[in-house]
Amino acid sequence: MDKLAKESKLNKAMIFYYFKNKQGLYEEVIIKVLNDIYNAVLDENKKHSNATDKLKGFIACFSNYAWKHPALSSLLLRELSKNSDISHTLFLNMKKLYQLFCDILLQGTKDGVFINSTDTPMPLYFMITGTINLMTTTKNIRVETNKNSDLNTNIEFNEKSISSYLIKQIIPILTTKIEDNIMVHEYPKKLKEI
Amino acid sequence: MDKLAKESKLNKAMIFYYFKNKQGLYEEVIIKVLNDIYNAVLDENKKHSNATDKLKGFIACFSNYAWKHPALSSLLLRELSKNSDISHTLFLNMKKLYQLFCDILLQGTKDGVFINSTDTPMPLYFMITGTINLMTTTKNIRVETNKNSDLNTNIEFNEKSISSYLIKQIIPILTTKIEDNIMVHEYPKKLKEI
Amino acid sequence: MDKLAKESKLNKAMIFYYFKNKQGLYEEVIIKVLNDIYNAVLDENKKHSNATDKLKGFIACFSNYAWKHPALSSLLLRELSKNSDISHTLFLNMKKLYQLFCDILLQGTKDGVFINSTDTPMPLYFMITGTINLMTTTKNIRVETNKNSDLNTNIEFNEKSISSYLIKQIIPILTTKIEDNIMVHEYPKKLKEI
Amino acid sequence: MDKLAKESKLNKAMIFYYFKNKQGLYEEVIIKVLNDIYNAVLDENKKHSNATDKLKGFIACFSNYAWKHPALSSLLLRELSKNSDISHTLFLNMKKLYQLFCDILLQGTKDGVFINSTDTPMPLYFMITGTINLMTTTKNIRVETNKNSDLNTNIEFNEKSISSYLIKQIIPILTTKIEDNIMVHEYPKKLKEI
DNA sequence: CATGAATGAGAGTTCATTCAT
DNA sequence: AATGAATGAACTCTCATTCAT
Repeated sequence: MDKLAKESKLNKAMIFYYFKNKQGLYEEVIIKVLNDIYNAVLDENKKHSNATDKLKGFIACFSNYAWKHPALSSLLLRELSKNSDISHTLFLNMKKLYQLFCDILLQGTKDGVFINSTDTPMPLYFMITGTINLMTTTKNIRVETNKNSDLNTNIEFNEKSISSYLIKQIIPILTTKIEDNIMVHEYPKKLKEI
Repeated sequence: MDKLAKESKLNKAMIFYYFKNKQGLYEEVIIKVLNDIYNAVLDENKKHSNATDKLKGFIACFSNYAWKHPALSSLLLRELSKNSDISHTLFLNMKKLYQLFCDILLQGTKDGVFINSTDTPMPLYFMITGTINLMTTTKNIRVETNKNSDLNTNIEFNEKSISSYLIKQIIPILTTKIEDNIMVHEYPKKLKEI
Repeated sequence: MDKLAKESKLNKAMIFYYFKNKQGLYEEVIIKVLNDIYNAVLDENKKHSNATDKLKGFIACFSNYAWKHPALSSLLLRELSKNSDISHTLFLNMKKLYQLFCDILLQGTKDGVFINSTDTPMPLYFMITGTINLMTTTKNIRVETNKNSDLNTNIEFNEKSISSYLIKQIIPILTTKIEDNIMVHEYPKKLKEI
Repeated sequence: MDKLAKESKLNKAMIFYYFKNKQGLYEEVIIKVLNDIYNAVLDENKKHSNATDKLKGFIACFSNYAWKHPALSSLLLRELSKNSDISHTLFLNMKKLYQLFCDILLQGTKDGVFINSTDTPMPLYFMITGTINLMTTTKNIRVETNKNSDLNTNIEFNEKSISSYLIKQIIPILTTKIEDNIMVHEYPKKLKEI
């Protein structure tokens, strides 16, 4: 709060006057930021009529926004990784975005374009947003790691490659008829007991 | 540290006697936990010879471990979401696990089973582990959210459903020949300027 | 810092609010105290025109100040006896006082009153200030020692006797023509090897 | 104590076993060190019969020892600058050395060689030992100060120059008949009230 | 004698928050 | 609305000392 006051050239007490406490300030920031991204995604959404384009827009838009505001990705991951009260508030504010995502899936199903996975929106949502957020926040670390080892950490990725990568992977999941003979792996009993 | 000392019924100074730093303690915990999961995954890996089974094993094993130790998921996400030094240490320790993942992909390519996406291991890795971690840490929040709204947050998911879901989505990505006519979405210029 | 806060009836955090560091507080105190003594000596200095009187004034003034603020003598000796950074800061602040001392010697040489030792100001400075500081800080110990033995620790000395003693010894050093046939003592070889 | 144990490759508890506590260890070190210097000075003393040579030997010997063991000078100054119990112990151990110094003065008076100042042994003792100790401990600082300013801090001084300087200044004080018309400086009333 | 483990008391410092004006 | 001063509770860490073996 001291830093914040100094940087904003406001008196520290004033911040408390406006936001009651640190948590309050934090939540307002989260709400503001989530609202921004929601509006960006919503704007994009309105430009399209069919579900596939809407989904592509969602991914591109989210990726774009995250890459421009890496602090957001960081914040989202951090908050989702706690079990405290604040993350609940966050989750409620995330609802709108998630709702929008669900609606796209629903439309796709209704239109007959999406034939798979529409009853599992949550993991799909996390596959998309999680990957974007993680690729974004680890940008520096991945570069660093790449220097010191011969591991491919895909340092060439930027907001465009991320979104195009995800679009390429996610759309088929929803649209392609896949045979169900892909056996789910059963891990051995021993492991289960651990 | 006070709490930790009280809970372990040790004198606070004792923790510093063993671990020198709070950071030191933290890092030792991370290394231990990452080693555990690495060994579990490695054991599973040895049981299979073909890449597809190895990958299935990887996913199942990771999911299983994460679900049993939700604190690990939380820790991984939190650390990856910072840019500080500690996350670098973590990343170095994560390398072994990521290396193993890359090796599976490599084998799959050599064997001709994986025909796609093996040059982008990083986002694929995050798609898998990110989804598992996020589904794990948000367990409680998802239940809570589900109570207060009619959103489907897939509260029925457990470690098995997570892994089977991912296996069903990821394997095709690697093995199915997809047409490249899926157009990547181009977001409008206006957005770019933000 | 706890004691200091209690004595000043301030909250401990308040001291850090004003001085940021323990070191910072310490240095401010040193600077303040050195400034005080410097100003006292400077005022006295301005009252005289010839070097001898200026030097007498210097000695009298320093002795007077030290005796009234024995903590200063203590602090000066303690700081000069370390090799750390803080003593460097102190030394830089002492410079002004030492400079003034050097200027007096210089003037004396120019005027032809001081005919000796003006090229060795440092040991002369320490002979004066060191003796004053040591006589001041050992006041109590000397009295105590005197009680328990028949050693003469000159317990009758006060600020006046110290300064008059020093004046009586130092001025001749600078002004009297001494024969150089006083042989410097050569300690035996054995000792050298230790 | 931790460092000490590590450096001496002894167990920390053993140091407490031998020396009871930190203070005890400290005092033993002081006593040992003071004994060493006392013996060195005493040995030198025995080699001479007349007071002047004895005094020269005292100065040369002390200076030599201090310059070789700068930690001693540091310790002596630090201890003399406190008012606590330990410095009293130190002072008692310093007594032997001071006693020896007083004896030299006494002999000089008896023999008719020292005609001044033998009734003020304490400030004379401090003039000698204080200057040696201060020149010794400030060696590094003086060099440093000399670099950054054009003040003459006599960085060329070593143990020999210190002792020869002191011998040249102190012997005349004791042996030369000086006229008492050197007026002691009277500082103005104003200052007294501060 | 010797050791590793343990401890209590305190040190310096930070930080969200509130008070007085 | 705005500010500088003030506070309490916590935090990380140190250090002389002792205990059990």
